[in-house]
Amino acid sequence: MSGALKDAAIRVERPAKTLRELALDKVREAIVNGYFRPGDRLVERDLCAQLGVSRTVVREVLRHLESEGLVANLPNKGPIVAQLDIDEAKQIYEIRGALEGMAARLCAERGSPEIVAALDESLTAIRNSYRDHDMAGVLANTSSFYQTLFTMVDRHVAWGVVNLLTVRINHLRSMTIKTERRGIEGPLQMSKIVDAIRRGDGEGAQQAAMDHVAAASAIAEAVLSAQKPAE
Amino acid sequence: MSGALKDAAIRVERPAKTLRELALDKVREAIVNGYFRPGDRLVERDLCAQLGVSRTVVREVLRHLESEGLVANLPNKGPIVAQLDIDEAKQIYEIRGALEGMAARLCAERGSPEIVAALDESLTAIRNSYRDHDMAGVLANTSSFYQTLFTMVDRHVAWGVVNLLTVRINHLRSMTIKTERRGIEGPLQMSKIVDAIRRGDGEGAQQAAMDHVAAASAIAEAVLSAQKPAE
DNA sequence: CTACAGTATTTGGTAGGCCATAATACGATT
DNA sequence: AATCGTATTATGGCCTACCAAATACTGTAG
Repeated sequence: MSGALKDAAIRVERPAKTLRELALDKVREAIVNGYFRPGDRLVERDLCAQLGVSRTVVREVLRHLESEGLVANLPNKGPIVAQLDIDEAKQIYEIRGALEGMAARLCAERGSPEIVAALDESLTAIRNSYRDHDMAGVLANTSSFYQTLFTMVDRHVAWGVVNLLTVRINHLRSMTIKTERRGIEGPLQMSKIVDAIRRGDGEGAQQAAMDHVAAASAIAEAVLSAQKPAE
Repeated sequence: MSGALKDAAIRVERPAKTLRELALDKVREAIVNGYFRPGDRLVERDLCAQLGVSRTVVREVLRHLESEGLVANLPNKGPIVAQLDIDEAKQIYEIRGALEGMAARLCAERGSPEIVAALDESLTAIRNSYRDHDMAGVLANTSSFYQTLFTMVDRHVAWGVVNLLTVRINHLRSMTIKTERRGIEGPLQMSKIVDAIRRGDGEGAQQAAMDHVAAASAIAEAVLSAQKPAE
């Protein structure tokens, strides 16, 4: 191995995941996909049994999820799955709009063909997933669309923030994309972003990105307010 | 008590701070104000001794700070105080610009005199703190300026994000405000934000807010790049 | 002077226990 | 019967002690 060779290239992608991280992912997953419902109590000792780990680990996981905003801690009562109220969801969409708009503008101003190519690729993947009614695929590919938007201009911190906020509205996302017409309009709006980037129109790209999340926000609001009185 | 009466009004405000939260604040404080320096190892058992608490608590605190981005965890080596590289700092300033710009625009569009009054109050407090060379006061009042900017238009989530990011650059903040001329220019830029809000100019308010953090970012970059080679 | 073996340090994780508090059930008193 | 006080239970917060595995350190033999 000649010294200058980056060994990262061949590094064996060992799991190396600590037990804590495994447990964290499991619980977050369980919350996001609805196995634990908002308001459910998360009893430490029960989780220990269900996860097969010790209380130490469970507690650390709960703290972590608490700081992610996925669980809330009632004093003297313990942790529950955080409930997402409609106003908070709107705020999250608004923040995403601001940050994704910023990223889109930066991509447009950069004017690199690779960015456009990568975005186009994600976009067709999204269209294909819609065509196959593969909703998990839609979510994953949409996520990677935005990931390229941020990481192609080296905005990892902003991407982290968006990701952090997104988990909190994840079940909303899975409802909005199932909405009628979203399968056509969603990709259409995203292609407007790509078009603006392609022609180097920063302002237009920002606006298109903000429009897209605004639309998602509107759908989410409709879904949530239709759901709330039902319970 | 007639039913509609909000009982929150008379609720006895007991501290109820758990030991964990106290420890969390202490350690965060220690990192932010430089008692622990970037790159320092945070040995669990040492912290136990220094804080006078058990490993359980220390570990939860470390996990929490990890998710705040204040400590980094090297696998099998343990936690260290996160080092802030210059690029990350710039990204954080950029995000703040986007969010504070958004909040400023919303304030301007709201057009409520109370907002202007509250901001003016913070602004004179900042000026007074500068006059008295009370740098801690400058920081606190600047923070409350932005807090009103966000909370007056009910953007608590965005305020939370800004706060989260801000702790990571806190020692930078304390250096930038000490910079020559910052005592005049800082408040001047902030008064431009308030002026734009006063006359209902959303676009101008957004731009002024972004200009302000851009200036802070430039100073921070200068400070950081002057500091890095010195070490 | 180097290579290697052994030792100390430290994290990751487990087990179990103690105490304080909140809620619930239950029994006694008026 | 309604109310009050008490015992029980469930649970979180916190602690100690322990073990295994990885890493860093150290001293010795060749």
